[in-house]
Amino acid sequence: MQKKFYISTAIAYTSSKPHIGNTYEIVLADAIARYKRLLGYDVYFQTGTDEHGEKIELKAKEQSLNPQEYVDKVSMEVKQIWDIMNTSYDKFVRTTNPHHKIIVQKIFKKLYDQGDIYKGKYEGLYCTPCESFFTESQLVDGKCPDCGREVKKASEEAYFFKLSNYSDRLVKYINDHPQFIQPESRKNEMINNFIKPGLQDLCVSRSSFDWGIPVSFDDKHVIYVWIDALSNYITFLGYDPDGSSEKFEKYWPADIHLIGKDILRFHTIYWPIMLMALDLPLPKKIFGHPWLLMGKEKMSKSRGNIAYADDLVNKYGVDAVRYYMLHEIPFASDGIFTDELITERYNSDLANILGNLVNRTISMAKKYFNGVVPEPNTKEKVDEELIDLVLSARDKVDTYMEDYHIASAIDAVFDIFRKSNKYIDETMPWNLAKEGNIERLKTVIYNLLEAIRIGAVLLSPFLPDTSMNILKQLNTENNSYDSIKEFNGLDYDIKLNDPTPLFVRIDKSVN
RNA sequence: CGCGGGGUGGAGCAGCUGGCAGCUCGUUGGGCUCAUAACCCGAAGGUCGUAAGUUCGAGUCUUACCCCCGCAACCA
Repeated sequence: MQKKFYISTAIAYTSSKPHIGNTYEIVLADAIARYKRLLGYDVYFQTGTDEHGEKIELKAKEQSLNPQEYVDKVSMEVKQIWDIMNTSYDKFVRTTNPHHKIIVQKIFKKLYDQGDIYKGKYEGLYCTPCESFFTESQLVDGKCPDCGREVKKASEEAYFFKLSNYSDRLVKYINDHPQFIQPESRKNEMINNFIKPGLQDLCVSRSSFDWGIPVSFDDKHVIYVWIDALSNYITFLGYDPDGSSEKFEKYWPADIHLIGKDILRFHTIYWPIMLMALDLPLPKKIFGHPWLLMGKEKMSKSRGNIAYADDLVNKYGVDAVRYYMLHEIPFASDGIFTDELITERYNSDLANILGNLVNRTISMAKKYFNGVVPEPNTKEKVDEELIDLVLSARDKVDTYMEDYHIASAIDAVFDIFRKSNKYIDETMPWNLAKEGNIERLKTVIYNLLEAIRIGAVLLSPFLPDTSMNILKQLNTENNSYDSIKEFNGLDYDIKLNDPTPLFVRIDKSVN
């Protein structure tokens, strides 16, 4: 049977249009999903939007919209950006979906009925004018962080989730599955900061605002957004406390939840505990990716340093933006985005090494063989070196992708292109042509074309458009993973299409 | 002493269990002319945060200190 692979991103919070930091996540997930499909997995890739909560209620009011209208608008913007980035999600979910709401209510009820959720009193520091509670640590000089006025102790009725019931099991699970939380340094943060000191019961309802899923048996309260949001991973798959769908049985547990490092706590503590309480298996991996910074700073509205994916795509093209995100952001620490850096990568990697290689190779094939793929029939040491490197790339990519080291995987693919450029200089096809050494020339050109084809196949998860474009220029549809096991996948005698530049160099001075 | 990550040539990074300091970009000299002034070869450039210690030998281990960053629970 075909092996399944369930990957999700966090669902984007619909408080405003997503910037490139948010967009980074869907691109990462897309690269992984496409890669797994290339390998032959039955992939299910879910993403979407998280649409409840007080912040959204307020945002909507600012724009004189009702919350539903507001989230309809933002959710659409999110989806458009995901599409602009050419991401191959299988399902785009929204937490305002009626069926999702019903299941979340059922989940809440089930947890309440079995005693994991209980009714209690939330005690905190309350700012009356702002109508909100704050914790000790949120206060500024002991006063309300929003308006600066005095806060007073207050309490209100609320529902709590007894997390402590499950903390031992959670710690055991985390220790027994060293790969569960990635990167590993984050694991220590969670254990040391939260679990070890003892988990406090989580307040899982709100009564100070309305924009949320009501508690089915007590409609003064709406369900805490995280309970609502996290559930998306199972509700849209067909989970139901009264009997789940086949699809759910097939794909759950998730193989990886890809999320931002800022929400690791919710995914490594609250979510696993919810699943334990529902008696469901836990996801295999929670991957907290780093952030994309603008220059040295965190992107934020107040700093006015936000970049949006659609603007960048207009300027550089989808694959250039994807390449930058996938290749330049370190595995575990924040990455930097600037126009200078993306221009540099665009020119040196995409235009020079890759684009120019494809262009010069096809040009030679055209010039010497009228664009027909020649049959190779000699073999020298330089050829073997090239072929060995090209064929070993597949395993290298596999190894890196196994650990989600996407940048290194891309490097392994680019090694093919670097080596091919070198091979051209080593073999000097123009000399072979001059000398009339046609047999040798045929071999050299074939080897280059096949190296490029294999590189293009391996590139497809990362730069899908570019990969297709290259294969189209080679006039081949042989792009399967199996076809790159051996160095003979490009048929002889097919006629190449005319070379067109894949990436036109960007003039730095124009920027 | 709350917990954790990091400080390596101009820039961004590799360097796991200690053994001649690497990669990409940039700079510079040369080669080539098939190609998108692209490609290939060579060179310059680092007391590997500071100080001390362990060792035949330390970015790589130990200790102290300095600096940067993340997390520290009911906003997502």
